[in-house]
Amino acid sequence: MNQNIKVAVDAIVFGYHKTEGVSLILVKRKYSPFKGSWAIPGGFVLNEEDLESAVRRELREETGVEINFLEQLYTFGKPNRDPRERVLSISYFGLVNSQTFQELKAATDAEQAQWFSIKSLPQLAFDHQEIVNVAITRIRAKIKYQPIGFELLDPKFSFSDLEILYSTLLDRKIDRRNFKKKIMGLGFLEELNEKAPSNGAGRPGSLFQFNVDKYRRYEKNGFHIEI
Amino acid sequence: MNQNIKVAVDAIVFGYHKTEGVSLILVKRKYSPFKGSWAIPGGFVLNEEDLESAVRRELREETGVEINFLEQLYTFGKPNRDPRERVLSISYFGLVNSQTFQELKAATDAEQAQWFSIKSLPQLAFDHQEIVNVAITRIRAKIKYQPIGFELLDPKFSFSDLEILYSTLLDRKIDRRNFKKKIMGLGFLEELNEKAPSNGAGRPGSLFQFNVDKYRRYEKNGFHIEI
DNA sequence: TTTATTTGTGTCTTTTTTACGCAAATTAAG
DNA sequence: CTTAATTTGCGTAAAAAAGACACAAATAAA
Repeated sequence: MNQNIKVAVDAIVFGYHKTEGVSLILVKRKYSPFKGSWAIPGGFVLNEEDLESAVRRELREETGVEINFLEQLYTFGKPNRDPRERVLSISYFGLVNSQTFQELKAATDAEQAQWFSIKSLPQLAFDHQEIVNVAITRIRAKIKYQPIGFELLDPKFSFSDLEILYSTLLDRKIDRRNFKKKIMGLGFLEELNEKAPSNGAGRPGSLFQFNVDKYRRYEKNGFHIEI
Repeated sequence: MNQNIKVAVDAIVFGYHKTEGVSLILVKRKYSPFKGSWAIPGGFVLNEEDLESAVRRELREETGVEINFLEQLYTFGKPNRDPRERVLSISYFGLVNSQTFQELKAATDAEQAQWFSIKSLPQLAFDHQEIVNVAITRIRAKIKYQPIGFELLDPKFSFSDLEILYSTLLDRKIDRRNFKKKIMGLGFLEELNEKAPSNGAGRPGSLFQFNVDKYRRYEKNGFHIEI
């Protein structure tokens, strides 16, 4: 057999910040084709390397990011998606928490890797816009039935943070009172005896964190939040 | 670069029959390794071939099946999943309707390709048991939020057929009256002026079919049946 | 001190889900 | 031919979940 197909992995990594909304990380291509264009980070899989390890390695190399949540998204395999030769892309979907997001925002060389709000993405190389679209569809769907929201926030967060995240991702208003009733009813969120640091006017709110055990149970069994 | 990874596609194709439950198609391996073992159908992707085309071609060649519903399932890529060399498997998830299922059951050479009830599968080659597990998880989850049930049934079916399918897949009793209320409430099912052929005692029931337009709309937007 | 802003409850209404009983149409059995 | 068993078909009441909505409390800014 004379098969000649190369195998690459790509990652769409989402980060979140209250005021900036949902962002994803892109890298500037150093070589042709699409030299100078923005692209999602990724690269070729090594011969003895696990796919997920390959993703983590590429992310480390190209962006310096370490991911807490990573899952396979979709495999893109159209014969001509790369103009040079046939390259298969096994794309992954990752999330980093707000803290990591901010640190990296400062640390990464802005010439090479940069966060972009999903509301204002640049032109992307290859078929990466299509991959990004699939990823955005996935994150919007997923937030309704898996507690991934917590992967995007800091370990401790105010209830408003969570509310704004949902409202941003779902792109509509949420009734704060009903939302809180529903989330608290799920039982994996704990109120702490700490107040969130003030940001401007308003009554200071409590900080929350999730109960890891109960959270994992939900993560496994799945649930359904119809906000 | 000296990457040496082969790319294959595999398909888990489900069929259904009222009395036999959910089955999937397996093929007997003709060559080493795992010669004589049962495996899910599939094979290497041709250089200029689209992934989905490759799946359809392999299914045609190995089993004679033409699929109506086909979607990507997951990509399996552990370096040693094939003992000879590294082979990536992009696995697909397919459904055939009851009619096709029965025809093929009769037609296919039982020496080469055969339907097996998911309740009594033989030992499988490679990591195919793992792939099958993922597929079964998928079909069980999917039936709750996509009208794939109809892909598995004949174009015209009795309401009991649908009920038994759900009850089989979800592996629990369903209240017939509430189930009917919910499904009919979705609005994509039409009652015909025909009676289902009698099978034993009992009042004869109407035949149903789905309204393709409304069905497609649901398929796109998604829904949620919490049976 | 007053105003604007944000957090934090509670209750009533509407909708959805669940539980459940009985009549109608047929086949099988006697 | 009559009776019993089986399956379909429909409706209603209770319980649970979702949705709408108003106002008090704690802070910063004016």
